Amino acid sequence: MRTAGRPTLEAVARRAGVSRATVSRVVNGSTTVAEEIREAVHRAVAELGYVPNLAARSLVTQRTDSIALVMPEDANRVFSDDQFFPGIIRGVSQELEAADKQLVLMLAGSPAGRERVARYTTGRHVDGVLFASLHAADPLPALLAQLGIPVVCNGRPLDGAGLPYVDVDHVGGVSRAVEHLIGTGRRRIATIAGPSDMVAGIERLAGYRQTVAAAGLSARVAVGDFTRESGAAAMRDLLAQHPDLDAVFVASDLMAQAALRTLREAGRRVPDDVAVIGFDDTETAAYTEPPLTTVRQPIQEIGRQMTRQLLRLAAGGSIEPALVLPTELILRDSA
Amino acid sequence: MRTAGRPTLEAVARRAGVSRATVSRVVNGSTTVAEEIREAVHRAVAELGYVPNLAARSLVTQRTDSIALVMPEDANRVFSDDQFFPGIIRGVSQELEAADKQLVLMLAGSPAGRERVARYTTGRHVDGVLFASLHAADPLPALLAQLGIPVVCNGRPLDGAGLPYVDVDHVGGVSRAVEHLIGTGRRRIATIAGPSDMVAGIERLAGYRQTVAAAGLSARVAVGDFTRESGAAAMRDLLAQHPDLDAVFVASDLMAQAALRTLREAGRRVPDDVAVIGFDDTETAAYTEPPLTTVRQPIQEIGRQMTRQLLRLAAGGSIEPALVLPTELILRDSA
DNA sequence: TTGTATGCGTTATCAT
DNA sequence: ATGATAACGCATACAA
Repeated sequence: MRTAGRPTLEAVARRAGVSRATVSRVVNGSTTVAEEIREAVHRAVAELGYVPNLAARSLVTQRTDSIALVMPEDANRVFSDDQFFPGIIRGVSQELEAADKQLVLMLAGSPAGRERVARYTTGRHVDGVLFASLHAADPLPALLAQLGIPVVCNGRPLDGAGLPYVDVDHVGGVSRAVEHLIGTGRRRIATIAGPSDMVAGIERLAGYRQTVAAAGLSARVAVGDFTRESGAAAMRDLLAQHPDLDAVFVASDLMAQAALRTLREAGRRVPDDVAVIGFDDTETAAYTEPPLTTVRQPIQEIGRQMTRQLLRLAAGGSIEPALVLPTELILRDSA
Repeated sequence: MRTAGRPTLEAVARRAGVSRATVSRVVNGSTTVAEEIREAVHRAVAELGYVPNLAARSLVTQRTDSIALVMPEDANRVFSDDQFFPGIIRGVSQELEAADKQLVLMLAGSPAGRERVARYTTGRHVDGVLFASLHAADPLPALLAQLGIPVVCNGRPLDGAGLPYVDVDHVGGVSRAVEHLIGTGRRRIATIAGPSDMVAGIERLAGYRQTVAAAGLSARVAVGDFTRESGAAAMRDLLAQHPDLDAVFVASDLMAQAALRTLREAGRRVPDDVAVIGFDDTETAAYTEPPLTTVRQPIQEIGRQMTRQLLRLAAGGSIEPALVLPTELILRDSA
């Protein structure tokens, strides 16, 4: 049996000729250690290549210094090629890195996956949980909050639970988009909405409805699920139901890209015959044919803000229950 | 000071009227426990809502039941909207879920980030490490391997270290693409290569070079970094340097999408004047104008296989040093 | 300022 | 088959 494992606090202490407690102090940056001794310890640490055992530390501190980011695996949106998923992760990572915490990624698509996430998070194996892109009314966030585990969601939780969340101004962005269409003379404005069990889908549709209503126009709605395929199908439906439409607001760039192609195949010119506006401003938007006018949302910033809020919560602080980030209309050639 | 923390093994033991050891056995599925007692324990566990403390377990078992996936944060490729990054993650997650292990995601873009990754992984806070999309000769993988920490890379490590890796058949895929161009009468075939410090960039360029050489054609090379922007710039260079080109193999779909646009802006028709073939077969490929002929690589499968290999390694097993997955030419309209 | 002693919640070894 | 008991590596209250 090799005792040749990695060096422990004990080993460093022996080497530096001090006690474990002192080494622990130095390692954790306590200021009440004599300069001389501190240096000796640092030297010993370097020589031995000592790295603290996180499990041991966690056992006594009751903290894990890691947080979980939960995403619904089956959301096509999450794994299609818009930047939503990577953007969120990147934002979260940046903030976490600054706080020297680890990111545990959990995909909760299948029932089994959801079960796993529930076990893991309720078991307090992380200091807090971030939920991205919730579907329907997921009971887990509220449950965790009840257990006293810090939770922050992306998008207002649909079950009305008073959980803290970070989201963008969907309605404002969509309004500006639709108003732009109206302002450029469009009157028969349709929409391809997102799924009705996701906040983003609901809010963007609401923004569309209230803006066309305010202008005295009638609504023409087809529903997709944020994927290109669904966008193409919805566009075909729309053309069949309302062949006279002269504009369409599409709730995601991916669906808009597909709609563009469907319109082209149907012989409609964009924007001459039909104006198209998307939502997201993913990189693709600038490369569609024609380049897509769209509503930009600061995805990465969502991740960052969610993380900041969570860390504040985990540190025992209090936060604002909701944080709404601005959206912006990006004008290109499609409308 | 509240002792109201979560229930421990001890609490369950008291409730079930047995010893801690027995509860531990039941929880870990030992078969040497009387049926009656086992049930009593299970009941107690359920009633108390007991969940094992992973830190404590990890402290004694010397395992963490989690593995790290390291990605170079600054690689534009990783965070642009091709599915590479999400695809790898998804594949890794699936396999990890099956093995009931956690995924710790680490972005190692900045020097500070790389430092963090090194500390964390060498500190054995994970049971193994997956490296995705390595840049240049990163010393970390080899270092970890030397420390006896299981490591699997995506793509053959450039420093020639004999580390196990999983990759796709770049050369084979590119050869088929270029041969297709030749077979359809193209003779002035250029390429937009990927970065020369990444395996994918190097291999795909090699595949191009050897195939055109074998056909007695001359090479025309421009270099990009897998991003759209770089693709557009490279395409402009190519048109300036070799205005007579009649085909271009582009090392990523993103760059190809930009090249398509650049060609269109330059008044070249695709595929009539210039044939274009990409690499990746991301979702976008089917929606470009015209739809992109491209080389498909099984991204998600890379993630799965890497994970399988790593778990095998972590379990003390041995694995093949290299696993090369097949690529496939997908014919659409651009070539 | 430094050292001693204790406990965090598990698993595993050894008796029984 | 079950129960004591000893680690695992660390942070911290308390003593010095």
